[in-house]
Amino acid sequence: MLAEQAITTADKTFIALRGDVVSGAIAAGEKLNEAELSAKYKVSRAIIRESINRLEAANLAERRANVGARVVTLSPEGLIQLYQVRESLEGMAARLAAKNMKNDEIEQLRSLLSSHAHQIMAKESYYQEAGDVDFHYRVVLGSHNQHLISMLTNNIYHLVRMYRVQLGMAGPRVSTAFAEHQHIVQAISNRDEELAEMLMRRHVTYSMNNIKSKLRNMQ
Amino acid sequence: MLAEQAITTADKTFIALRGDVVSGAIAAGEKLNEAELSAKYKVSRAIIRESINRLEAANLAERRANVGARVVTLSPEGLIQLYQVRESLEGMAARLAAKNMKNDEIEQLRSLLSSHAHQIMAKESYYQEAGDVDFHYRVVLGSHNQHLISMLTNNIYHLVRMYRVQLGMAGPRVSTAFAEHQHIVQAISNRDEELAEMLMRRHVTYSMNNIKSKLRNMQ
DNA sequence: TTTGGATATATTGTCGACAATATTCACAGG
DNA sequence: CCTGTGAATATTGTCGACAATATATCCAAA
Repeated sequence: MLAEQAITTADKTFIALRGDVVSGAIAAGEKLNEAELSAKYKVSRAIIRESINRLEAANLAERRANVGARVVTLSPEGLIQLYQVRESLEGMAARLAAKNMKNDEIEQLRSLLSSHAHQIMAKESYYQEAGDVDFHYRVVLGSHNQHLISMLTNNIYHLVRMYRVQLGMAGPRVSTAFAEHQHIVQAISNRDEELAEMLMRRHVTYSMNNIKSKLRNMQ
Repeated sequence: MLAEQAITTADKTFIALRGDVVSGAIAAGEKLNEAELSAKYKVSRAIIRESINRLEAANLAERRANVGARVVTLSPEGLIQLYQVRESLEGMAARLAAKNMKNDEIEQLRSLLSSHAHQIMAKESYYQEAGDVDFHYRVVLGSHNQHLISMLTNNIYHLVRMYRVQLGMAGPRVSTAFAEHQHIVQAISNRDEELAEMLMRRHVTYSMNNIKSKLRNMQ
């Protein structure tokens, strides 16, 4: 995972606030009172305002003029729409990765997968979600497309994580997902753009269907 | 086109600043000095800072901590990457439009196209780019996917427009693009998601190739 | 002349106060 | 008891000032 280096206190505050939102420490739908947060994080209101603006840009909060901001409310419909965008963008990322990744990048991706294989066999299951994140992140970087990278890492992924954390579903369907990862890497390695995109899109779709069925079982 | 209703002065300032950046009144690569802009737009630096932050979120400016922000620099490579994202997102939008648009929405889209046909026959060529924007915008709205709509209208389209305006290429390849629009609407009307996505992706790709060839001819 | 460092300047980052708007509460009239 | 109106309160929007950082300038030493 990328180590975001926070330079200014505004950066640090934003990252802290985003963490609290994603983890649910600040609940979905909750009001973001500027004075309150200012006291909580021990920074001025200006910093809090900037952080809230960035939350809004990341689709994690919604602000109404002269009224205030709230953490976004999670819904099954929102999850579906999010995964539709993710399918589209990550599909393109896989296509571009097949086109643009250097051979040594692909080699690193392979070794990442094999280390995951060992972890799975050793039943170190707590590493699974991190592994999944790592894999997708590596492919997205492999696209060498700055817009794609920025959209996925700064927006989509945090929102995806907020859904997963708050709906209480960690690291699902490990073994099948792992096989899908292998097929994707194979397509990238073969420079088969068409197949890489198709496999990634299906992989994302399967993942969404898995979450949807879990949602149904919870009710 | 959506009438963005600016409530606060920060909103108005952001929209004005964004307009100046997209139109080239503030040149690509130019430094965004906060004090200067504060005087120019007659608002406090806080407002300017917020506007610059929003420009950055819209990928129209880049900020470095303690150094300042600059308007993004346009490059052929950047244009290509932008259109790759656009292809991906608008393709998905067309697919979802085929799935989700109401019958009366489709009817409105049809009548929009026929009015364009009349304008083209009447050689009202200055309406062409606006027409193209209208069409794409309508399809994106038809996806009924808030994330897609937000990403395209708040980010991608302004950047696309900046490229077009600053590279001096207005409303290209009208007649062929119009035929492509018709085919897309037909696919949406037939509820053929697969075809709608494919046609839109090709349409965007053709459009990019057209721009690229113009770029080559200019040098 | 060039280079290195210290000082001066310019620019961004952060803060607290005031203004404008929205919300809440009390009270009067029906 | 309900409803509407106006005052009181809370919250967001905007501003100018000060602090921290980066950049430019100048001078001295090689």
